[in-house]
Amino acid sequence: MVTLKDVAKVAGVSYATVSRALSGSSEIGEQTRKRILKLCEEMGYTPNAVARSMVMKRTNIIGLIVASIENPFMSELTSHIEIHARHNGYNLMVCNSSYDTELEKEVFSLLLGRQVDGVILLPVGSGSYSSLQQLTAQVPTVFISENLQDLPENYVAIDNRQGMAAATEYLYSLGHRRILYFGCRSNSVTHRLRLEGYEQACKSAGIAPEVLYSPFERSSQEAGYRLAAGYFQDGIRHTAMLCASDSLAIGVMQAAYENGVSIPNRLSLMGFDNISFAALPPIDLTTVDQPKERMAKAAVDMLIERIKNPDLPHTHEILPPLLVLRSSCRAVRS
Amino acid sequence: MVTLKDVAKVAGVSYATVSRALSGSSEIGEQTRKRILKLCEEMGYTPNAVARSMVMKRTNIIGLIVASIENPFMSELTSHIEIHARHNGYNLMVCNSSYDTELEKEVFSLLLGRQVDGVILLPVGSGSYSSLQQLTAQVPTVFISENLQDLPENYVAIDNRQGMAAATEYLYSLGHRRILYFGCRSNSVTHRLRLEGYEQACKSAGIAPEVLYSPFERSSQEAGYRLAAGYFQDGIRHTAMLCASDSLAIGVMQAAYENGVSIPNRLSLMGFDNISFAALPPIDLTTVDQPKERMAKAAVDMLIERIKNPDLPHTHEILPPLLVLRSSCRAVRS
DNA sequence: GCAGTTTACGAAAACGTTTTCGTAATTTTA
DNA sequence: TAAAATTACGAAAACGTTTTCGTAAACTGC
Repeated sequence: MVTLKDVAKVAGVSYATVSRALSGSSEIGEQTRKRILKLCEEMGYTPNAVARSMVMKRTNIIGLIVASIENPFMSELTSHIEIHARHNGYNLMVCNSSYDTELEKEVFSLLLGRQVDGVILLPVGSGSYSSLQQLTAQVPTVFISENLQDLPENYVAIDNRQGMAAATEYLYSLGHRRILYFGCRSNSVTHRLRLEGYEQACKSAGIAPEVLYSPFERSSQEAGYRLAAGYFQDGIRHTAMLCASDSLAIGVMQAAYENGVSIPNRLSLMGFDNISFAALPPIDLTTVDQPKERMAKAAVDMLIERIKNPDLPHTHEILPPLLVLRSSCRAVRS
Repeated sequence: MVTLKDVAKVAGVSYATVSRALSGSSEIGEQTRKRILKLCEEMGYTPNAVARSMVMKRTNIIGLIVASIENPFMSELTSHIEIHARHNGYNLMVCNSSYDTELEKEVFSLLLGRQVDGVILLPVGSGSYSSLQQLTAQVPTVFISENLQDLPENYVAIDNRQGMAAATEYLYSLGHRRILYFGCRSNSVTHRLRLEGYEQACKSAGIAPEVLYSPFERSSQEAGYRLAAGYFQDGIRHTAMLCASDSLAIGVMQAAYENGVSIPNRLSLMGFDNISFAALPPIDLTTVDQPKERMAKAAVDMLIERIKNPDLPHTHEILPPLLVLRSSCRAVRS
C-alpha cells in the first residue's frame, strides 16, 4: 500500500503538504497542489480511512442494527438507509439482532467499539427499552419504525394509530360492519397504537370491535396461518379481517386458500406495512403503506444532525401512513 | 471515552501491561491480570477497534457489495453472510451497487480506502469483469452467486446448467413436450449456463427447444410481465413455461392472471432461484433452489481463508441446486 | 551461593493520517 | 525602502493501540 508518506518522499515535500493538497486546504500554492495531486494519481495513492479516523476522532460510519435483514420491510429500509447515508459521506456497518434483545445489546456494544459515529436501530420491539439506554447514551442513536412516545430517545415512525383508524374507516365505507382485528401480541408500542386506532375508529363508527390475538412467534406469517386456520374451523362470522401486519395477512391468505375461502368474495382482507410482497399480483393485498424511503431519509438526516451537534435535545418525526387500495377488499353486497 | 492509557494510569502500570492483560498474553502475572481486568470493568473501558486496526494492519471488516439489498434473494444472502461473518469475528460493511457497474467499482474503491480485509461481491452481472480485476487484485475477494468459469477469481455459485437441466427433465417427466424457455438477455455466464442446461436437456429428451428472450430491464418482473402479455396475445402454443428466474416467473404469473390463463391447469410455470416470494401460498411456484445459507457460509469461509493466506491460488465452489416442487406445475392430461 | 534461566513488567517505536505552531520568503503598506 | 502582513511550507505532536526489546527480580540446578 502506498501511503501519504511515500508520496511526500517522492514529491520532496513534507507530509503536511500532501495532506493539504488532498484536503483542499488554502494553505498551499496552486502549482504544488497540482503537482502533488498528479503524483498521487500516478502512484495510485488511496487515503487510509482508518488512520484518518484515528486522528479525526470520527469514522464516518453509521451502525445499523436490524432485527432481520431478510425481512422484506427491513431490507427495503436498509437499502434506502445505505444509499442516503453514502450520499452524505457515511458508510454502513450492518448487524442482525435476530429478534434477540440480548444480541441486540451485544452488537450495539460491538459497534461502539468500532467507534461508529451514530447508530440507527430497527428494534426487536420488546417493549422494554430501559436496558438499551446506557448504550444509546454513549452515541447518537435514532430508532426507526418504532414509536417510543415520551421516551428520551430520537425516533422516526409513522402514525400507527391514524393508519389503522383509516384502514378501519375504509372497510366501514365499503359496507363492512363486522370487522375482525387480527392483533399481534407484541409488547411494542407500535402494535398497541394500531389496536387503539382500530378500536377508536370502531367506536366512532358505532360498531363493536372484535379482536383475536396471535401469540408472538418467530414468524408472524406462521402465526397468522394458525390463527386463521382455527378461525375458519368454526365458520366465518365476519365480512372483513384487518391484520396488524402484512405478514399476518399473508398467513391468513394461505389458510383461506386451503379452506376454500375466497378473498375478497367471501372475506375482505387488509394488511399493514405494504411490504413488497403485498404488491405481487397473485396477492395484491390492500394495506397501509409505511413510506420506507422517507423514513430512511428522515432517520439518516436526524442522525447526522445529532452527530454534528450531540447536544441537540431528543426529537422524533411522525410520518403519515398512506392507504394502498388493491384487490383484497370489496364492498359488501347489500 | 476511557482509554487503555487511562486504565494504565489508575492501575499504576504501563499500557503494555494493560494490553497484555486484555489480550490474554502469557507475559503477565496472574494477580495483576485479574486486578486490571476488574479495573477495566469498573471503569467501563471499551477497546478502540480503530486504533487496534491501525497497528494490526487489519480491520476485521468484510466489505459486501450487492446489486440491491432489497432484492429478496440478495437480502437473504446478506443476512446469512452477516451472521456467519460475525461468528468469525468480522463485521460487515454493506454497499448497494444499484445495478450500476460504475457505482460497483466506486464503492469497491471506497471499501479499499476503509481498509476492509476482504470483499464479497454479489455482482451486477454485466458479463464483463475485466475492469474489476485491478480492484480485486488489491484485496481478497470472493464473488457469490455468479459463475465466473475460468476467470482468475474466487467464487461460490451453483451448478446453473445442471439445475436448469433438472428443471427441464422434471417438466418432461410430467408429460410436457412443448416447453417454452423464458430467457434473460443478460450477459452473465449464469444465464448462459441456465440456457445451456435447458437446451441440453431438450436434446437428450428429443424435444425441440424454444426460447423467448426478455430484454434486460431494471425489473425482471416487469420484463416477464411484458413478454408473457405479448405471448398470450397470440394464443398459448405450449404446455409449460420455464423461466430463467423466479422474478420473471412472477411477472408471467401476473400476465397469466390478467389474461385468464389458469396456472397450472392451462399452463405449467417454473422459476429458478427459490426467492422467498416463491413459497407464498398464493404463488407457490415450483422452482430450483439456490441454497443461500450454504452459499453464504462457503463464501465467508473461502474469503477468510484467503485473508489468512493471501497467496492461496484462486478457487471456486459449485454447490448443487435443489428442485423445489410446488403447485405451479402439473402433469399433462393424456 | 553462583551462573543460567525464566518471569513480569516498562520504555518506546510503530501504524498513517491531520493539525498546530513556527518561520523563511514573498508581498503589501506607508 | 523599512516595517508589517501574508503566503507557503516544514517539524512535530497527537490519536489509542500492539509489540519488540531490554532488564530487574525471582527462580532453577548443581
